[in-house]
This record gives sequence, C-alpha cells and structure tokens, in this order.
Amino acid sequence: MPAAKRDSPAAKRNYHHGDLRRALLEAAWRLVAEKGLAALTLREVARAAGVSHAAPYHHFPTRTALLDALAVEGFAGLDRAMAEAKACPAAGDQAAEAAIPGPGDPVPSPAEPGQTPRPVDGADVMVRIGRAYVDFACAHPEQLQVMFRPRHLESEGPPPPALAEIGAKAYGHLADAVRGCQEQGLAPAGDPGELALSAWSLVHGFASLWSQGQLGALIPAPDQFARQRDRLLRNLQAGWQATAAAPDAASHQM
Amino acid sequence: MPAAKRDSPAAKRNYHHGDLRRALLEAAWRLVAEKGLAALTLREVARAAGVSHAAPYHHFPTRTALLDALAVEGFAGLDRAMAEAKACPAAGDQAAEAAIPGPGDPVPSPAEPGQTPRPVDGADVMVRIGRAYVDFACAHPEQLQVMFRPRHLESEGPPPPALAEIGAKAYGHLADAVRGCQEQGLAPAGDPGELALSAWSLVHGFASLWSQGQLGALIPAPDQFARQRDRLLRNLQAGWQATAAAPDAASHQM
DNA sequence: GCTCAAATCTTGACAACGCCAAGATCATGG
DNA sequence: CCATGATCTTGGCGTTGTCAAGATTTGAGC
Repeated sequence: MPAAKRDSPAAKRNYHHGDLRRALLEAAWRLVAEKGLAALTLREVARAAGVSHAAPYHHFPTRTALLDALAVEGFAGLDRAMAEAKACPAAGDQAAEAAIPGPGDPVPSPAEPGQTPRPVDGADVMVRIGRAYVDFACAHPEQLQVMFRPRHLESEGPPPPALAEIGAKAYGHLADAVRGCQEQGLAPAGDPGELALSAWSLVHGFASLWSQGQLGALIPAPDQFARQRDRLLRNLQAGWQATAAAPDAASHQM
Repeated sequence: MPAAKRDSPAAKRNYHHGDLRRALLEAAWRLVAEKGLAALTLREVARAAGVSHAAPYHHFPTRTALLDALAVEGFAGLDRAMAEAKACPAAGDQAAEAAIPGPGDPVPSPAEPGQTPRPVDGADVMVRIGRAYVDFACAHPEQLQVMFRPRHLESEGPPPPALAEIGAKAYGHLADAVRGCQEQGLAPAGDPGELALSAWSLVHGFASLWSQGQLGALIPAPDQFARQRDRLLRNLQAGWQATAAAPDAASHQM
C-alpha cells in the first residue's frame, strides 16, 4: 500500500493519500456489504484503505461519525432513486419484476424509460415512488441498515444536521406524492404529513422486514416479492380513495 | 456430554448462584434499556449480576446466544400482548400503557373504549391486534431492537429454532385476524398470508420508525401518536373493504 | 527559494471487549 | 463418603476504539 502516491487527475488536492476520506467511505461500504454492519471496524477500514489504524481518526472523529457519513450517502441514494421514479414515467414495472435479491445479494435493475404518455396520475406517481423506496431498500439492505441504525437508544448524541436534512428531503418525495393525490381527489383531505407517514410506515416496514430476512418463509418465490410490494401500495391507494370518496364509510367507528 | 441438561422450565435451583441465567437475562434487559443494544456487553452483564467476567459463558456460549435468548423473551411478550388484545374487548390499552420511553417522549393516550357491543367484528379484532403490536413495540423500543436485530447481514448463523418458532407464533395472530376479516367479507379473498404481511409491514414500519426516534419531528404531540396509529389501521381496513366490495375498482391499473 | 504553521499520517499505548483454557468450588448420585 | 460433573473464577490472547505524541507533507507568505 505504500505506492499510490499518484497525482490526482481531477480529484481533490493531493495531500498524502489523495482523498482518503472518499477511500475510507468506499472501503466501508465494501466491508459493510460483505461482512455486515456489526463487523465494520475502523481499523479494518483503515487496513482496506492501506493506511495506518489511526488515520481515519483525522477524517471521522469517531466510529459514529463514519456511520453517519455513510448514512448521509445512503439517504442521498434513496433520494435520487425516488426523484428518478417521480420523473420517469412507468419505471419499475418490468424492471423490478425480474430478479429479486436474496436478502443480501443482487439488485433489481434500475428503471428505464417507459412508454405511457398518460398525463399525470397522482396515484401512479405514488406507486412509483413507493416502489422506488422498496426496491432501493431491498437492493441495498446494508444501506438501509446504516441509514436506520438506532441512535437515540445508544449513548450517541443527536443526528448531525446533514443527516436530518437529507432524510427529510427523501421523505419530502412521499409528501409531494401525497399532495398530488389529494389534488386529484385520490386521497382524503387533511394534513398530507399524516398520509405520507402512513405511506412511509408501509414501505419502510415491508422493506425492513424483507431486508432483514424476516420474510424468507413468507415470500419464497421472487416474483411474489413484486406482487406483494404492489399489493401493499395498491391497498394503500384503495384505502385513500375509499376514504376520499366517503370520508367515514370505511371508518365506521374505531 | 453437556447435552443432557435438565431443561425443565424452573428446574434450576441453587447451584452456586441460584439462577444465574435468569439473573443475566434481567441484567441484560436493564442494561439494554439504559444504554442501548450496542453498549450491551457480556462483561458488564456479568458485572451487573455480580459474577466474574466469564461466568455468562457457561449459560450463553456467545454474545449472539444471549441476544437470541433476549429476542425470544421479546417475542413472547409481543405474543402475549397480541393474545390479550384479541381476547379482551379493549384490553390492549391498559396493558401496554404504563410509561412509553419512546424517543424520550411521553405516551400515546389510551384509545377510548369501544362503545360497540357487536358480537365479534373482524375489523375490530384486527385493529386491536394492530394497536397491541404498535403499543408494545413503542412501549419497549429496546425489545423491538433486540427482536429485529439484523442477522443475515452479520456473520452469524441462522436464527435458532426457538426464535423462529415464537416469531411465527406472534405473526400467527395477525394471520388469524385477517382470516376473521375475510370470513366477514371485510377483506378480499385469497391468501390470508399476503394480507397479513401487509398488516405486518404497516404496523412494523410505524413502530420501527417511532421507536427509532425517526418520527420525532413528524409527531410532536403524544396524542397524535394514537391518532396516527389508528389512522394507519383504519386505512388498511378501508382498503381491504373497498377491494373486497369491488375487487378491481381501486387497482384500475398498475 | 525558503521557512513555517497547519493539515495529514504513523507509531505507540491504554482500557475494554469477546472468547478460550485452565484451575477452584460446590451439589448430588453412586 | 467420595467422585463426577456442572458451575464459577482467574488469567490470558487477540482485537477494538480512542488518545497522545512524533514524523511527514502541503500550501502560503516573505
């Protein structure tokens, strides 16, 4: 590892390593994907990056800081996936149906441009975004684990602002989609945040259970994954539309 | 040789400590509730139980074994909460009421007792069980964390049979409630497992997000917790009933 | 060009951890 | 009554996160 003192083509400045921070993050992703989050060690990250055991300390003052930086990248990826799903019409349909990752392996392929020139169906946007959330999470279970690593139970402080910010941005896609549904009468009126939280709970719960391998016995075949995923989103929509049509027909009483 | 361990439930009397295994489990629960799962240390558990640092090793061959034993107890508690919710008309509330540690916030107020003396409403049972799940998880976030600690990403082996068994038993309550709804035409026909998975995803997602402190900004007031919780369950029901009434009214196209 | 402060990386160390291997202790069956 | 095996203790090994001090490099100012 003593080599690699090459000049940086377009990267940041060339200190000793070039861009050790970036190299550490990538090594960390590789390690967490291979051996799991619990096995992610600062010393092994340093080893994988070819630096001494205390070198990461100058870029991440603590292990938690490294994990937070990884979480920010994870949320950025989720945000990107949802933004693409919102823009690109009819993305996830034939794409995510092919190969469903065994809990920890390959990936549903990214979306590709679709063919439907429908105007803008709010329910469609909602479904696409929900699919994007589930597919992203299940394609990168280790990222989901890092992003939603429990914090307040640990002795760690509050999340850094950058993390809260990017998380809120990703959540915003859901809230936007909800507003779109409401404008078209496809969802009951009221605080969109509450409906968005319903949607978030649904997709997050499904993605969490799947990516933790909890559904191995319940969803044996891969095509049932997409089936179940779409069923979730469809039923969410059905509930909203029913409630929007007859505000207290279904909720006869609680 | 150590196989023939007298494993009758309460057969362990006074050896040296009395019942060290039990003491270790309780100390572990105390510690994980105080300092979080990541800070749970075999040595500190031993210290809290007043034994030497290697004593736990004779009861739990590894740290993972301790966590699995804790997870079994957690699922047993969840199973009990759901069973009580299914039996008692409006019991789940005062059972899981107590004090919700949550993300450091107060507790959802108990739901008002149902005023309906209807015989057995399947939707009602479903809602009660869902509430029990959410309330249990949010009353004991540390237990939820231990129960759904990611496994297959780590280098740990498959979950022990006892853990898979009790987990499936708890899930069975949801499946039963779904069947009840289907029998009364309150849910679409078909594989009850798929509907149960929808319900599980919903309540688990909400409970996970809440117990991880992810909803702190979205649910500031405690009474909004119960409100949102019930909204989730109501909308799930609404979607099922709408789909049961008109099997493809809402899923106009995907 | 040269120097110097700051940023970067290395070396070494400390306490704590999981896990292992012996030895000590104790209840109980023969 | 004693031996056997389960239970617990002591000590140790390798690893980890974190810190402190020294070595090395960078970029800026003179």
